Amino acid sequence: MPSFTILIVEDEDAIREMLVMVLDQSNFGSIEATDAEEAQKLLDDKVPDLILLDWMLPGISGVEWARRLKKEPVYKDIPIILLTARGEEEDKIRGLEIGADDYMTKPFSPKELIARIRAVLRRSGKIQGQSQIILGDLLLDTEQHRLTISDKQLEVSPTEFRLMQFFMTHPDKVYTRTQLLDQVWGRSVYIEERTIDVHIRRLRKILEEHGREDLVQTVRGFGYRFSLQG
Amino acid sequence: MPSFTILIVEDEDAIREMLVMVLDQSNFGSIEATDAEEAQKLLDDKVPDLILLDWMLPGISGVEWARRLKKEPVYKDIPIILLTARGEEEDKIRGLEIGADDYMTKPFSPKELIARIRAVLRRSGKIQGQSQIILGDLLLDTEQHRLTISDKQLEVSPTEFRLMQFFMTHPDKVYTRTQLLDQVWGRSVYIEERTIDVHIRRLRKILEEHGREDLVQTVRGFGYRFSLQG
DNA sequence: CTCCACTGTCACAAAATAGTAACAATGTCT
DNA sequence: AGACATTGTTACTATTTTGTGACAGTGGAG
Repeated sequence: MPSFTILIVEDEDAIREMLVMVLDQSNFGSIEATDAEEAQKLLDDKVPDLILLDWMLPGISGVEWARRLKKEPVYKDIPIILLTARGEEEDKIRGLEIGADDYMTKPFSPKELIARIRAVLRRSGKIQGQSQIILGDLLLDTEQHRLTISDKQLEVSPTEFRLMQFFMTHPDKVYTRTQLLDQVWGRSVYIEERTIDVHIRRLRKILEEHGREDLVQTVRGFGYRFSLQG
Repeated sequence: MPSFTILIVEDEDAIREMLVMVLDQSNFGSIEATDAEEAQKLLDDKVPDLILLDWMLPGISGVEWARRLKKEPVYKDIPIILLTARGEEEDKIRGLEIGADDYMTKPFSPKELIARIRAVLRRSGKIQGQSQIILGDLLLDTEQHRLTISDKQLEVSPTEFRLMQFFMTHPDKVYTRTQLLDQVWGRSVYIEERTIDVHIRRLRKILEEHGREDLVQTVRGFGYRFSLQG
């Protein structure tokens, strides 16, 4: 169900794994290559929606490969984000010159990375699809900011919407109240855990009014789970 | 439920955020500090289950702080994983000398990090392994917090779930009531041993309702055993 | 066979946890 | 400013979970 595929070209295992994980958590799919040759082969199979490209690569350098890509009509529209080590500032400029859409300096904050990926995808017009999360007959559209059950619209408050958004992107997994607060409200604010209960209750009420009883499930002693199957 | 709290002491924002995220995805809670002083304060509030400690810190160095901790009876048992930049090889040795339990070189693979954390936690106490434990047609999923027999869900209480979790990770072996109390309830609480019997009974009842009679076996004079073969 | 430690089962009370409604504070829109 | 929606908090209630004592059943040692 990850609707975007991102090609990671990075020779260092640790960083590549880290990237896969960060992407995965935001529901991006990924394919991996350790050098330009390998990456090139993967392109035959599937054209990714974005490329995360390490500047320093064994063999053909990242920038060199990017330059070639940008010349080929089939690939030239794939946005590229360059990954550079700290202190390679001048590379950024050259990188952007040859057509990279953004760059990130290692080590990077996961939030920032995701934000930049989203920004680049949006800029290149790819992101309309991603704004929709579909789960059974539930549809949550972040762009239109709408939540519908079989095309009937639900009236939810902002917080309920965010809660629903989190649930729908992380179904079938139990989250403690603390985790929900972190994820939906943000790490910085302090809010009573019991407040979650109240919001859950409000959400349930709305869902029930539309005939869905069992979507938000209580796991006593742990927290809550959102799942289509009871 | 053994949800763990990990104290991260790391001054670089990007790396700290990354750590928080990686931990979160594996259901570890985290508290954060940017230097030793701040970390020390956090200890007053809550003693974490493990500390991820950057070697290089502004003010008191990581190792220096670790050394002090290891001298204090209250804190000396908290396992510490040192984070070092590449090329600080000699630090590792010193770090392990002063009592760190493991070290990781930045940048690190999330899988490896989680694996090491698990390993250290396992070494220094108790922790359960993967999120899914499969035994015959039994499936226990800690992530979803679900227990199923051939896809039919069992309704178990938190304690029953933990008991089941322990049994399924330690099948075919007899455990005394004391051992079960230690493992499932925790070393600290004092509870009558006969209480186990009652919980066993409750568990058996639920299992029987789903047609499994012989899973939890009594070993007279010793304790209980969980096994698929009668 | 008889005794007795050991175990299974039940009922009850205490404790923990979650659901709910009401309220107050805050922000937003007209 | 006034009306309204939103949100967090609290107090109260309902429900579930848990520990314990009591008692009966069981099986093995002698």
